[in-house]
Amino acid sequence: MVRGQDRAGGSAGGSRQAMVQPPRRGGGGRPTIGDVAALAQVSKATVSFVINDRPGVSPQARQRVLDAIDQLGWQPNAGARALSTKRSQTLGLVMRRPPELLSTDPFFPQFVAGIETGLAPLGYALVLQVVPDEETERQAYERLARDGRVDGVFLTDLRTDDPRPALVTELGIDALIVGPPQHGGRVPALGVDDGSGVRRAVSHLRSLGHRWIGHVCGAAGYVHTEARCNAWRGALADAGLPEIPPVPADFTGAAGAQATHQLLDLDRPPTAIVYANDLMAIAGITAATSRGLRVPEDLSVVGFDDIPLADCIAPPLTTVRQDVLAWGRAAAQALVSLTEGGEFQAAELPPVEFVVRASTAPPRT
Amino acid sequence: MVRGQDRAGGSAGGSRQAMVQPPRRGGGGRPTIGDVAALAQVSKATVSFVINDRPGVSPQARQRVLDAIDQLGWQPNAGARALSTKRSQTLGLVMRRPPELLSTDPFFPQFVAGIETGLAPLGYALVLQVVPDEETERQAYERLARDGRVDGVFLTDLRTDDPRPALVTELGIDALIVGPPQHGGRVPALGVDDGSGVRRAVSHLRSLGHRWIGHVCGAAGYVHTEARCNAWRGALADAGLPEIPPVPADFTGAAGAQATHQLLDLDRPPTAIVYANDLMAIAGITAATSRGLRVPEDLSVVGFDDIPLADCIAPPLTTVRQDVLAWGRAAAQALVSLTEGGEFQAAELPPVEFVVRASTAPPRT
DNA sequence: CTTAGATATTAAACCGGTTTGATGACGCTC
DNA sequence: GAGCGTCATCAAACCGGTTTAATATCTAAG
Repeated sequence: MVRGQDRAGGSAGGSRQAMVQPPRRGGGGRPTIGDVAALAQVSKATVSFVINDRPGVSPQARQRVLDAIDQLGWQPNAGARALSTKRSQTLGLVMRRPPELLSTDPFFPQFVAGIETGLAPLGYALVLQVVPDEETERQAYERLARDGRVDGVFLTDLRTDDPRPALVTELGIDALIVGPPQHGGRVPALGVDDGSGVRRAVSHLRSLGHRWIGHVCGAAGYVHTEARCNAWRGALADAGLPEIPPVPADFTGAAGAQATHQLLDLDRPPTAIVYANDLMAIAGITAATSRGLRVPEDLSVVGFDDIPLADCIAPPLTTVRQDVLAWGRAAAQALVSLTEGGEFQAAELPPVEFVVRASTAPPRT
Repeated sequence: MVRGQDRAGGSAGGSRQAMVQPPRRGGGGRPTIGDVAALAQVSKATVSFVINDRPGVSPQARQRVLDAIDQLGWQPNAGARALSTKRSQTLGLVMRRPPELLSTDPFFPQFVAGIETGLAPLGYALVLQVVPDEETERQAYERLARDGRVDGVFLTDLRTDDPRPALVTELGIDALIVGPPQHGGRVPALGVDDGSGVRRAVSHLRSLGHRWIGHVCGAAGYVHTEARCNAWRGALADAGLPEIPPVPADFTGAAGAQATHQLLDLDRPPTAIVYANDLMAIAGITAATSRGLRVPEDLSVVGFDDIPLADCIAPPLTTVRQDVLAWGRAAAQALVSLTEGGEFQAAELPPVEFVVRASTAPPRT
């Protein structure tokens, strides 16, 4: 080799146009930057400059490189690039959830789709892990952080006393909490206020004339469960309405039905119930109906999520809708800018929508 | 440096025990294999041998290496490893679906969870992409294949005349079709026969006495939609029952309701309807009820999927359940063994279950 | 005709692993 | 004590990119 490590073909004095055949590498391997460089009669560095939009490349050289890339169908190897730049252009999402509960959840798929729509234009990828318990969860984050597979992680379904904010801080990994900011937390957070939906629900019911409103909570230990429950309490208090003790449940239909019966068994049963999600609300409607009550005449019901089924049942469900897709997109953009620039500014999220359908009505007089 | 590129600390003649402090690298960077080697007083190669379980390392050296790894909390960098081995230990899943339809689907989250449970023990990761249309879908596969990010991909929601089997073959990337084998296809496939659930449904209805059974199809163009529709036709034919033209729909509640009305508007409406998914079935029940019919007395309804809501509504839905989690796990294992060994043998999947609830009953005489 | 300055270009080092071929130490046999 | 095989160990090359520092070329100014 006379000149340069990088030249793979063509004699040192040969003309540019001399090489016609793409110098495809021996085996079935994909082309490398070296192949592109050889075909374009430039060095690897020049190719690198071209694809990274760095100055100092003549228009002619640039064009030859682009042609070569095109001809070979080359694309930089993600691993090699990550090795050099120390950035994997990948974010991580760890879902901790008993697998059988996953299909219940309208949030997960939409949120993932939202993340994707935010990530794709930026050239980022998403690695996903689903883990069953807290121990595996910890290991998952540690592995992702230490083997350099991701530049940052999302923290979803935050629990009260969640160990993960401390964990990611300790691991020195960029992270974004998907949910309302934690007071005192050092980890940035992006999320709509769950409470506003619940307040809208209570205010809607009150304006219909309800004064005795119950609440069926989500699974204990989650920040958003508490947020919804507290918002309900606060809304009642603000409206000067009396409080029935909220009934604990866990987002499943069975728990929703049971909690409903519990409320309806009270000496003075509520005329309206606000559920922490649609699934429990629908199960609640079924439970109430089975006792001979009619919804909404005898009992008004409000859900949360606006799942696709919400308007396919009788009566169609009044509920709270969040733009989860937009949330995911914003979260993706926020986490990327966090890992890249270091700066985080909370994006504006579309507010929750309150969807009035037919499961709410004025109470019987 | 007297001996060896790899030694980072300790004089050449120093005793093994001389070094107490971990030779942590300057900045905040994570430890590398070189740091481990230095701490354990061995070469990088020896460390590599230890973590890859290769022979030729003395018990003493192995122990020192393990101690050093432990002390530094080291973990091999995924990108670097991928660069050397040309294997990323990562699989790809591309979902092409209009984002707003995603939350409808009980399959996706469960399947992903299943993949994870199969992948995690093998040390593999999953990268996920959600794309809106065919063009982006193609680009997604091309990118994943060419930048070496994944060792193989799953192909889900196969369409009739799907371009992807040809695409992955052309790209030379390992792939697994999630679904029944395609006749004539070169791409291996793993999936339960959608038809068997539908046949179970028809046979159940026939044994109840139904002889006039309708079908509401899923979204056109999908292999599994056709499979369910054809299975329904076949089951009717086998049972010697007359066929009502199947009604096209698209898996959404609105379409399910409309299709139901269409069937009930017939001169001779069916006494039972088999739906391609639960969402349409539930919308169908609501539609029938709104016409004054009672389910199951006047109309029997069978769904498909067994979503969590299926037994929270009135009447609880008779439906077909697949063990999607097990399917995902098996698919993960199959694709890994495909990319590693090259050999593929179809694993046994648990058969579909037919869940009889209260939405089916003998027809009115 | 120099010379300085700007611009295009590249060789080589580097990222953090894996893998190979060479070397040295050791125990064994004859 | 020479010869040989085994085993542990390591230096160096390599994977495919990025980045730096040096060099080559061209232009404009003095």
